[in-house]
Amino acid sequence: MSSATSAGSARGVMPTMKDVAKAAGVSVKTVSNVVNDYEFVSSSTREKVNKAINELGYQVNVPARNLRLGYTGIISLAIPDLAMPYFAQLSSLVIEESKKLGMRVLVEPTLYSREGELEALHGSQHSMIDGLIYSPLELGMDDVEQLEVDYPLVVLGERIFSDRFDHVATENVEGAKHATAYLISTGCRRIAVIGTHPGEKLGSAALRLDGYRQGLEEAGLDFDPKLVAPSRMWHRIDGVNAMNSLLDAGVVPDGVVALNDMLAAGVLHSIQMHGMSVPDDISVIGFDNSEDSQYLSPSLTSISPGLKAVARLSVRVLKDRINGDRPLNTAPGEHVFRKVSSSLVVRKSTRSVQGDEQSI
Amino acid sequence: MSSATSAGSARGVMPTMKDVAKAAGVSVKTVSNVVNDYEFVSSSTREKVNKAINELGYQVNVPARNLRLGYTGIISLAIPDLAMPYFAQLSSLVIEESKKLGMRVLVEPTLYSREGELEALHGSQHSMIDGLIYSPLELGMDDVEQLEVDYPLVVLGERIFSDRFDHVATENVEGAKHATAYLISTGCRRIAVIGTHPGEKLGSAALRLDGYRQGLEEAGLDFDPKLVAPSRMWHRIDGVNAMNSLLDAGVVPDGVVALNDMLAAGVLHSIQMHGMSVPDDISVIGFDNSEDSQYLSPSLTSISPGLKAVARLSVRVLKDRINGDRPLNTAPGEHVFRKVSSSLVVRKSTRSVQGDEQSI
DNA sequence: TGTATAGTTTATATCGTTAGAAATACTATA
DNA sequence: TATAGTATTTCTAACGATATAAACTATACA
Repeated sequence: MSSATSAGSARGVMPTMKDVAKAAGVSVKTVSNVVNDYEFVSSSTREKVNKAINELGYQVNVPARNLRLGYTGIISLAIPDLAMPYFAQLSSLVIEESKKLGMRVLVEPTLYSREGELEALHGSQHSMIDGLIYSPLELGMDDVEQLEVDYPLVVLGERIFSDRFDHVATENVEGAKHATAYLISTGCRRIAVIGTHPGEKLGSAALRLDGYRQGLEEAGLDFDPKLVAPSRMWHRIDGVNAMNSLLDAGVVPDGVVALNDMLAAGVLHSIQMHGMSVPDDISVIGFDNSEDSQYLSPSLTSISPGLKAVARLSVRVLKDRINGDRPLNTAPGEHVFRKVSSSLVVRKSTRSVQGDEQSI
Repeated sequence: MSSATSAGSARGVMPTMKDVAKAAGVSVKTVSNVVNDYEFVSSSTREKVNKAINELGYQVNVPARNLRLGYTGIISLAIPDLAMPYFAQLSSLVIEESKKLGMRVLVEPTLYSREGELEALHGSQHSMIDGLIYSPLELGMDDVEQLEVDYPLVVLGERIFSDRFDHVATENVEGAKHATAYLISTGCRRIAVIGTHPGEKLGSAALRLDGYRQGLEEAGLDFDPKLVAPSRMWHRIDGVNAMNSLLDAGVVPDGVVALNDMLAAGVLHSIQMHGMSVPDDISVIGFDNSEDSQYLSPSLTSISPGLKAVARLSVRVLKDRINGDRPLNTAPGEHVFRKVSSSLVVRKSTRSVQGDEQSI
C-alpha cells in the first residue's frame, strides 16, 4: 500500500540488481545474466534469482542500462503538427511499426516554425535518442547542410534531397498527375488547383502542382494561371477561402484538384455555399485519402499516398542505420531513396468516367 | 566530413566532459558547473570551458545525467488511438504543455485492447519515465487496484475513480445534458442518442447517456429506448450505421445527440442519404467540438469539452507529483479530482432557439 | 588419480554525469 | 603582514547496469 505521498521524490526507492543479488545469494553479474537470458546459468540459480526478482518487485533501471549500452531504444519523429489528421495518422503508424522493432517514439511537433525544425535536428537531447525520422516543412534545399547530422536520420518527403542521408517519400508528382488525368477522363476541361505555394520549388505543394501541370499537358490542355488558387496553410478553412476567392472572382472551373483532403473538404463546402453541386457542377479530387474523406458529403475521390508503407519503410531503414546495417541492400556509402507508390480511390465527388460531357 | 558509414555503431564517438575538461585545462566538476550554470564560476574559466565545448562539439550525455539524477524528463501518455482526432488533439496539447515545463512525451496508443492498457501501466520501461497520463477505455472500476502504481499517475476521464490517484476529467454528464436541453429549447421533442454502450456503467458513453436522460427528464420528456442507437466504436462509419439503423426502422427523430463529433459526422451523412435535411428535418448536435466540426455541412453544433484545459491541468498535476509537490493546493494524502467545464458551440446543424416548432 | 574440457559464477572496471566535502585562491580588514 | 571570510576549483564517490576475464565446479577420459 503506497501510503507514500511523503514529501520529496514521488517514487519509492526501487530495488537494484545488488539487492536482488543479495536476496538470492549470488553475484550481481549472475542476476544480470538471468535478466538478459544468458545461456549458461544453471536452472537452480535461475530459479533462485527469479524468485528474488519477484519478491522484491525488481525492474531494470533503463537509464543505467542505456548509459552502459550506449543506446536508448527511443527514436524521435519530427512532424509539423500532430493535430493534422495526416500527421496523426503517420505518427500512429510509425509508433506501431517501431513497437514491432522494440523501439519507442518521441513525437516532436515543430509547429510550422523554422526554429522548431532546427531544434528537432540539433536540440540538446540527442544523446537520448537513437535516431530521427524527420518531416520538414519550413526547411528547404538551402538548409541541406543542416541535415548532415552525425546520428541516424531518415528524411520524409521530397522537400530536401541529398545523397548524404536516407529518404522515404510519397509519389507527389505522379499522384497529382493521376488525379488531374482522372478528372480529364471524366470530362473536365477547366480544372482548378487549390493550395499551391507560389515560388516554392520543392515540397509537396510544388511537386503536386507540377503533377497537375503534367496531367494537363499530356491531355493537350493549356495551363491557366487564373485557375490556380494558392494557400500557404492546408487546413480546411484555407480550402474554403481559396475556393471562395476563385468563385467570387467569377472563375468557375468544372473540376478541382485540391492539394490535400482538408483543402478539398473546404472546397466542397465553398462550392455548396455558392449553390452549386459536387460533382454535377464541379468535380473535386483530394490528396491523402485521409480517413475523413469517405465521410464528407459527397464522399471524396482522393489519391492515397500509402502512408503505411512510408511508416514501415522509414522505421526499418532507421533501425538498420542504428544497428549499423545497410538498409534495403544499399551499397556501402549509398543512401536510400524510396518512393512509395500512390493509388486513386474513386468516390462520389467526381463524375463517372464516361466520355459524355454533361452539364456545361 | 561524416564519411562515416563504417560498419558497427552508426554514431561517431562523442566527446565527454572529461575531454572538455582536458581541453580547457580544468576539472570535470568545473565543466559540469559551467554546463549547469553554477553560480560560482569565474568568468574567465567559464569562457575557457565554453570555448572547449564549442570546439569539441560537446553535448551532455542525457542517459548518464538521467542515471545520476534519477529522472528522465520524459512522461508517457497512454491513449486508445492516436489516429482519432480527439486523441491527436489531446496529445498535441499535452506535448505542447509538457514542453513548456521542460518535459517530453512518449505517446503510447493502447489500441482498444486491455493488454495494451495494462502494459502502459506495468510495462518494463517504467524507470525510463517520470510519470504517466493515462486515458483508459477498456479498463474499468474492477481494475482499480491495477492503477495503484508507485510512480506519478494522472488518470483522465471518469471511467475509473479512486481517491488513490489524481483525476482530470471533462464534464460528460453536464455536457450531454446541456446538449439535450439545447435541442429541446430549439423545439425538438423526439431526440435520439447515438453511440451508447449498453451495459456500461462508467466511461464517457454511459456518462453522456446519463446527461441525455437528465436533460429529457428536466424538460419533462419521456425516455424512449427506441431512440437509443448503440455503437461500440465512435468512428464516423459507426455514426452512419447507427443512424441508418434508426431511419431504416422507421424511427425518425427531430433531433439527435451524437456522443462525439465523428459519430455526428456520420449521422449527418446518413440523414442526407435518406433525403432529409439538417437542421430543417432533424437537428444534430455533437460532442468534442473537434476542429472538423466547423467544416462539416452543415457545420456542427457541438459541446466543447475544454481539451486544452485538460492537457494543461493534467501535465501540471503530474509535474507537481514528480517534483514531490502537492498539486492544486491539495492537502497531504489528498488527490486531485478536477472537472474541466464544457461549453456549447452553436453552429448550423441545429435550428435557432425560438420556440416556434416549424417542420413536422 | 590427474588433467583436460566444458559449464557456471564472480570480482572488478566501466559508461558519463552530478554532488559533497576538501582544498585552494582571492579579498578585505585589522 | 596576518587573518578571517568568501569565492572558486578539485577530488572522489556515487548512480545501476553490462562485460571482460579470471576463478571456480563439475564431468569425462586416460
